[in-house]
Amino acid sequence: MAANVMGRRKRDARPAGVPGSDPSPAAGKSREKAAGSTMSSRRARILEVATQRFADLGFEATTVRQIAEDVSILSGSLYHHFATKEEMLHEIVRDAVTKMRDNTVRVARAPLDAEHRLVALILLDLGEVTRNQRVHAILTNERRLFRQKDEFAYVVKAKKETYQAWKSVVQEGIDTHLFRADIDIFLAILTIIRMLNTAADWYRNDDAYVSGKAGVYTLDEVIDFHLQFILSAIRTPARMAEPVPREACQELASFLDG
Amino acid sequence: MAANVMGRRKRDARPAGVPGSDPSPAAGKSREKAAGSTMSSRRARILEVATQRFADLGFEATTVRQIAEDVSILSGSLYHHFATKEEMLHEIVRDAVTKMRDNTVRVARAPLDAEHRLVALILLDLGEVTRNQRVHAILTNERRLFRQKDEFAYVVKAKKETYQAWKSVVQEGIDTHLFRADIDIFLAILTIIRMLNTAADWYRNDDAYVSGKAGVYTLDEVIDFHLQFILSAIRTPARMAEPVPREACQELASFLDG
DNA sequence: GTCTATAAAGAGATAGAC
DNA sequence: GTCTATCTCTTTATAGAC
Repeated sequence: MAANVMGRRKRDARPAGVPGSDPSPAAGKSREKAAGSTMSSRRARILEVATQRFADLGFEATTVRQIAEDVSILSGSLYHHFATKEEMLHEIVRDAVTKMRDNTVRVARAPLDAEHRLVALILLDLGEVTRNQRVHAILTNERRLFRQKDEFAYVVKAKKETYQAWKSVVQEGIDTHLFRADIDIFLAILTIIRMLNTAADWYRNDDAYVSGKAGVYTLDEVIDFHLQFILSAIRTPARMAEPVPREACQELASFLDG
Repeated sequence: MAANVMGRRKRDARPAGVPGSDPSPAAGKSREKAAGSTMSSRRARILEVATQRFADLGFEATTVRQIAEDVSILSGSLYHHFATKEEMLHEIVRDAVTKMRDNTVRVARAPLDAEHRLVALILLDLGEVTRNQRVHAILTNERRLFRQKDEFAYVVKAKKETYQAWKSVVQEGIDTHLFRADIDIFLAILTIIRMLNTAADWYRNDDAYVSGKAGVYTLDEVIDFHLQFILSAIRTPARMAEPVPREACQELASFLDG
């Protein structure tokens, strides 16, 4: 029912640009993710429940009153911690999307052949979307909002840069004859990234569709599946039987959390 | 028609109507899909713009006023045609999801080997999500809503039955040694279906991420890409070089619109 | 079948007491 | 830092004139 809920009084509303500063509270220290530790724990707790609500119900469908109830305060009190509901969303997604971009670019530039870097990218991506599942579900599900609101342009930009890094790796793999030359690189990139980015959310929510069993997989299993699936699809036929160089890439992908 | 673009359908001057029929508007007679048969063209027009809005902005973010404006009436007048906003959503998705289920089950039971049926399913799915792009974007993007509201249980049910049909085909492919036995069938099904169902929406919206070029593909190209991608991933190594039996399956997949 | 007008509820956000 | 109380606006939906 809450629809165009935002944009009430545009008078203040904090255009927020790319909000990079901690406004309200005694600025304990830098901010962190939803589960942050060095943030005023009240603020952190609010972002935690907001993340859960946004992931489960969607940003629009979540009301500030729900969030407030979850942390046992009244809705008005939330505004001591955040200027707007949208600011909460910024706090939730900003670090995740930029960190992902930074790590992706770093891995994409590593001095290894393209297949090793691609494997490292897959490890990196799946590790992150699994570890930070709800935030990436939000990034996926609210992508139209990010595209429409100028204040979230940095999200679109970071995603685009991430995609470009992937593309450079796949392109080099084709150029060096590791990957098949007859695949459409544009479709391949889009398909692979979409596959990975939506993985965590869909596995969590859609298992009931396919089978009664709760889709419980270890991260290792999910990684192995995707590595094989993707490499099978893009490797040149001659290289199809080669082992998946997972261990060699594990380290490269794991200096996250930078 | 057929074999045309996935990308760039921006804002049609024309409503981009429902495919298939070129209605010769006899006086007060039926037209379009959805809802039985005798739909007033007014009603059809409303559903058309509602579909576009729901696909572009999301169901929650779309207001009845926007829909009313698009058809140049006032919001109150909409309620002469529909009892609630939700009823519009029902009208939009019901036929699409059940028709997809019916066609999928029918193809899955065809008297062919598993690979031919899988190819036919891919043709069927991509054809439908391309032809009926916005509706399937809604089915994907609003899936949490469908899961949460009991009135939409039939959507979840139809999707589940669709997925089960896919699963039976993949399972039989494994049993008959056409597909590799070492893939996780649950992950494979989820990944393949997700890949196809989200294809149209993502290609339409995300092309700007990856490249400047407008991602204009013919349906044929998109189909070929996915056929090769998926078959490469699940075929047994021994069968990897075999041609993709596309033509043989084309007919099976095309008695849609049942 | 559409309009005018508005009800009823709910949304995000604010002000000031404590 | 939270509560009380409320403002303002928007939303879905309704009633009745034409």
